[in-house]
Amino acid sequence: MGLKIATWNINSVRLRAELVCQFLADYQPDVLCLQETKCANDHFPYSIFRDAGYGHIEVHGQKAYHGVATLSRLPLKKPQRKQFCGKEDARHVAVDVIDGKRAVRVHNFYVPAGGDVPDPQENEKFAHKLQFLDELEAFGPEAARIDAVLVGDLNIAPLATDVWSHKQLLKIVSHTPVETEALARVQAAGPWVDVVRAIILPEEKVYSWWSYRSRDWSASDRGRRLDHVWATSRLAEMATAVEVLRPARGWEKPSDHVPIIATFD
DNA sequence: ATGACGGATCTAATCCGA
Repeated sequence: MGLKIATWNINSVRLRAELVCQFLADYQPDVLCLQETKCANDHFPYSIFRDAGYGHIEVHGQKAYHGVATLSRLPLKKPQRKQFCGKEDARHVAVDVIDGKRAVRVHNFYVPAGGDVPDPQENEKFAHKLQFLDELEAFGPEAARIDAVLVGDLNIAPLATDVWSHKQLLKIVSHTPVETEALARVQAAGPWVDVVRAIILPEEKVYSWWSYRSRDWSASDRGRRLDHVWATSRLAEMATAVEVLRPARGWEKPSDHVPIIATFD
């Protein structure tokens, strides 16, 4: 059967471990890539996920900030934790997912948010984000030599239809031309196919994140598509379904991001 | 258009997210 891969910025894995289990039970992905786990490796709630049937786990965490983890009900091999920008800030973990006879490399990323001011001279965090994207561009061709999926919170909404107002967000970090152009270079370098947009027409608005700071996130609907599923072309051609789980933003004590699930048959 | 929020941390006020 198909391979189901999900990605979700969970905004604290310890706080929402039960919510993750509910998601796993209801949607049955084979692999779930989490970002912003916000906990050190020795505090990761391994046993909760093992008990839920996801016994193959690779984490790359640190205390309080960032952190990624990949959970799987299929065996995992060749874990890799790559450092970017010379920092040990836990923004990447990769694994081989062993699905019968085939192996699929899954890269799980949490790209820096970039702060408020979209100017690398004025804002160190924005400079870090751009440098991270440059290093990701350089890493892509190596990662994409084999069948691979690249998922995660890339913190950039590339298309006009990936934000609630293209015009009003052009100077807002996550949708500035310098970022969307850098992301396009990363994508071209792999090359990677944007699996979500291969299934959902680019004309259609799609968001995966809504700020906590609105009274009514659904009514105002000021979202952005910051979370992504990319794949190498051979795999992307096998993608049969994509679900961006908008209702998850309305779950009790939600993350500000929703899961995205892609199925490869 | 920042923000009326929310999470983590040396539990109180501060940093961070995007």
